[in-house]
Amino acid sequence: MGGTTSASSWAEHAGDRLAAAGYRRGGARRTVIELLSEQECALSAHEIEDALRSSGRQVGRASIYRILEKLAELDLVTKLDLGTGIARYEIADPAGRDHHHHLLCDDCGDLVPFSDPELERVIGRVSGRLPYPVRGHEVTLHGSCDSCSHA
Amino acid sequence: MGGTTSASSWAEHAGDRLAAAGYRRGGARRTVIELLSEQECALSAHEIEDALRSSGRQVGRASIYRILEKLAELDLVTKLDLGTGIARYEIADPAGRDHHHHLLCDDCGDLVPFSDPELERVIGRVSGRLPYPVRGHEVTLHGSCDSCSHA
DNA sequence: ATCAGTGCAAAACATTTGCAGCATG
DNA sequence: CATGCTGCAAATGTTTTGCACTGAT
Repeated sequence: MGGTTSASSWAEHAGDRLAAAGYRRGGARRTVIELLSEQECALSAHEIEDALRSSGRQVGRASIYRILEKLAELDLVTKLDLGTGIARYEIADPAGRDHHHHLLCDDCGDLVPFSDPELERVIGRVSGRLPYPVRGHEVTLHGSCDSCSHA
Repeated sequence: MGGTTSASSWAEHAGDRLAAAGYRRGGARRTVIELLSEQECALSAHEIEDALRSSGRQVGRASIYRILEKLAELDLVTKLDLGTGIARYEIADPAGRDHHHHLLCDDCGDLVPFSDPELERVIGRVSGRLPYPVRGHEVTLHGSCDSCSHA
């Protein structure tokens, strides 16, 4: 699956998109975008804050939320609420290359990404039958990971 | 789709299940179960509180949360967090008769239920390929309802 | 130099928990 | 009549907002 190449191009794309929409891209905003572009799967606001602090690029909590909100508004990131009460965010790939869904361990919160072309096809077909246009979708599978089910 | 019949049988089933698990079914608990059994789609804790107050059967907020938690624990209701930061709850049909998913209007929170047998089939197939057993799933489609998109 | 962006602290929000009294089985 | 259930109020944890200051363009 697309690694560093598509990730860093996402960071560029995000910066360009912000500039095109009349926003600035410096400071904390660039920092958060860079962190997100390095991730393979969704992160919570708190995890983002901790990761940035660890890497020496501390950003205020409120700024993180504001930045994520703006990125979600521009469809550059996807906000996920998988039933844990904590929102997670991950980069949205406009070309759909890295489009995927999640298997969540209900006990420990562990997240496993997966993708399936037929699933996408069926969702597309179903979407066409609904009363108003569908802009996006999420599929969340629930289970207990090996560590938790062996406990 | 199963209307009053399966709904009222769910209320009975829920009561029996509680009793079998050693819990009592009177008072607030019965009230919440009755309200849930009358719904066609998911309700938030706040909506449940308001609905009960309107119908003259007021139940404390904490009790509502505790009851919903217990019902979810017994797999009698499903807890949904569709990305709004507010959890919603709906009855879980053990036979799968009323199994459905949701189209959510991201602007006003309007919820439209839908179901599709092929979607279920594909999800079942995908589930078999994942690293640990899948106990359940949710599909959420996002869009803007007619009222919101015309605004 | 200007105005958006940022950080801090306090507010708002849904949800959870502690405890005293009440009602179910 | 004993134990679990309920309601209230306070606590918790996440997310949002107000305001003064900083920094990108």
